[in-house]
Amino acid sequence: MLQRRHDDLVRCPNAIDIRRAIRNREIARIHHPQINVQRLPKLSRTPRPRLRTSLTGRKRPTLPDPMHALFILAPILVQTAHRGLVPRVKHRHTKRPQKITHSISPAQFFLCGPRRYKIHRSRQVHPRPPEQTTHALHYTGSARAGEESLASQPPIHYTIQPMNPSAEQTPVTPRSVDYAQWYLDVIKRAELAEHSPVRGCMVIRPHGYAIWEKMQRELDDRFKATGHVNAYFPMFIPLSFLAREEQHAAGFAKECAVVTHYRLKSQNGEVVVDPDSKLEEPLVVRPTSETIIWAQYKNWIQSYRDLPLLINQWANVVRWEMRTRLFLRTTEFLWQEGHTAHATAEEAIEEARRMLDVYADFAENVMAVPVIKGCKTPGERFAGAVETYCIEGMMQDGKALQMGTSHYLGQNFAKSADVTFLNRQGQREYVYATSWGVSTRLIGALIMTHSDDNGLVLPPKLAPIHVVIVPIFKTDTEKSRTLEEAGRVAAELRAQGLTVKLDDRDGIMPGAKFYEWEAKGVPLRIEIGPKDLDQGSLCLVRRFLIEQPGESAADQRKRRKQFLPRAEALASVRPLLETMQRELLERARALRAARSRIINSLAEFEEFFRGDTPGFAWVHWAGSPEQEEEFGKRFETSIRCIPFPDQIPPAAQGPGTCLLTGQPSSQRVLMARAY
RNA sequence: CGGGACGUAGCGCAGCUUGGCUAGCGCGCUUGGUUCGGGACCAAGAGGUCGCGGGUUCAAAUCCCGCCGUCCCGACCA
Repeated sequence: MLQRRHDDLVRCPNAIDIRRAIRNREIARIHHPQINVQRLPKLSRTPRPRLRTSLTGRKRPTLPDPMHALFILAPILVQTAHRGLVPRVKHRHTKRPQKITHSISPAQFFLCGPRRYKIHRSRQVHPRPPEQTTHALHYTGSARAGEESLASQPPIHYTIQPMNPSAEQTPVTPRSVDYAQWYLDVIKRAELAEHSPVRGCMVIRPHGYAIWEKMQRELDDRFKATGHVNAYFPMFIPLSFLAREEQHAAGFAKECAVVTHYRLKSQNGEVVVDPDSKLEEPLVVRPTSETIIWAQYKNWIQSYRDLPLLINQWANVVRWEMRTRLFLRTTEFLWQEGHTAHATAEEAIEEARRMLDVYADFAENVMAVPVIKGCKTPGERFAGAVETYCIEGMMQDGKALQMGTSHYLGQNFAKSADVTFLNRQGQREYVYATSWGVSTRLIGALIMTHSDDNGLVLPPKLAPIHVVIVPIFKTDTEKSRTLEEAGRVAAELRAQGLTVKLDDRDGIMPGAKFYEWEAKGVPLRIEIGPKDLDQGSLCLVRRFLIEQPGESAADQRKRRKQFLPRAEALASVRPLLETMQRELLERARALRAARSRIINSLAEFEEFFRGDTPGFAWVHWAGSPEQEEEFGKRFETSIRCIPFPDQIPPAAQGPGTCLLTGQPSSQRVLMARAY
């Protein structure tokens, strides 16, 4: 038996799967309660003679390193385990396989169950300082006591890494460990986007873009339904245009990309900017399009009969941000910007409010993200706006995210672009304006509101794929039968207007497919295997459930899965999707409620935001803008909005006194940390 | 722009302190076989200007200098 083991090991000279290598000795079953501990000493003795001969015999130089490692470590493993030092160890979830930041004993890595590790001999002779061992654990062979043959040997260090990290290749860091990293991991695993070679810019991958397309469709339909039409304006804005509206220009001055030349040339084999091609007037890459659009509106508007002018454009814009995060804040992003012109202030304000309602409706009914509508404080107002309205959502970590804004611009842009009209009374008057926009940031909101430690969770209304079908089979005949049935099921679901993906890829285990589609947020999975063919059933698995307290991950997995008679299963897909859409909103509402507090004192405020579960604070505020800024810096919070009265929870209604100054305040505002 | 870290195969990383074997490992990829109801295994392969430039040396991924780039933490902002 030992010989066989030896041969096994030699055949894979570069890495050893310890569990496999010693599986037959039952060491791997140590963590099972029924293991007979009495057998362990015997087992632990077995490798020793081998070790000695290996080290002293002439075969030693050719002995594969990992094998060497195994035979040195095996006794330690067994002994440690035998002494009961580490009876049962669960693998702690780490970000990357190599980055095991906590100390792990040989017995730990050996016993950690489904994951395997390789031992890799390091050329390194000296131990590293502890802080440098974060990516790998080095273990000294000489640590083994009482082995004379090793005493004269120089210490040998081993790098211990998880083996077969296919399971961990792109793991999702749990939210509880590092929320920011979790967010990035979800994006990566779901293949939504990635960093591009250009700093601060992202590549939106097909799956991420498909979500954006769904959002576009929903929003565009709503814009059309409220009388808007689409148009397109150029990406380049002459510098002088931007400068026309003073506040606006000042607001964006620090984050503009500027085009100054229009030609390149070859110079000494290098491509360089041709200095002779300098533009007379630099062009600003639009950070937003008010100025260039209003320059055009001047030609389009003469009379009240031309109003209202209701135009939207889908475009990209560039804002040169210092720090960026995928989807939430990137240098270039995709968005939609509506720009409307009206004859009266009332009408324009009504338009701005109407579009905010459209956004809120979209957020809640399509994205399943509850939002609070309100006004921005003057300090947070859009540069050049008279009033900025916004919708604010709460992410799972309790931080607020501005998900859309709508501005009443008054006559500011009409004045700067000199856009006037003759009203019914024949008087010349400046036009009243609005603008409003939402961006790919919404995808960030979607991720941070619903997703979990398994990856993306999508509301069915925005899922590019509603149902994924995974066929399961052993033999060729089973394969053709299941695929045939899967094709039929797919066709029937498509006939219901659903988007269905049949994952018939070869050579990938069904389990791997399950994980992949879960990470991508597909709401429903149908498994079709031989059992189903025989019984006329289908296995329906939903992406998420409302968590029940005390429920384990395994229990939840079980509860997500149901075998149903074929017809019943097919009929239940649509209702199930609708249920899930509803439950996502409910769950998000419940989280927001749990993380919202009515706060009346400074001490309470401080305690709320110092604690583990900060969120939305409903407070009375009557401070000055300077106090607002200082207060915000002190607690890293900001006034997210001055909510519309109907947005304030009943218990928080009514006047009170400012928690900082004690001045009277007519209503509460929403304070939170924000993205 | 200030502080910190990093740059080695498509991805994740070892190797560098103390220069020298043919630059390795895992994943992924290719081919063949066995598998398949929660991340399969075996075998054989393909894949690298070690960020760029210069210097020291018989010899540089490793030491020195310069540059470029990326990420993180601040100031700024949606």
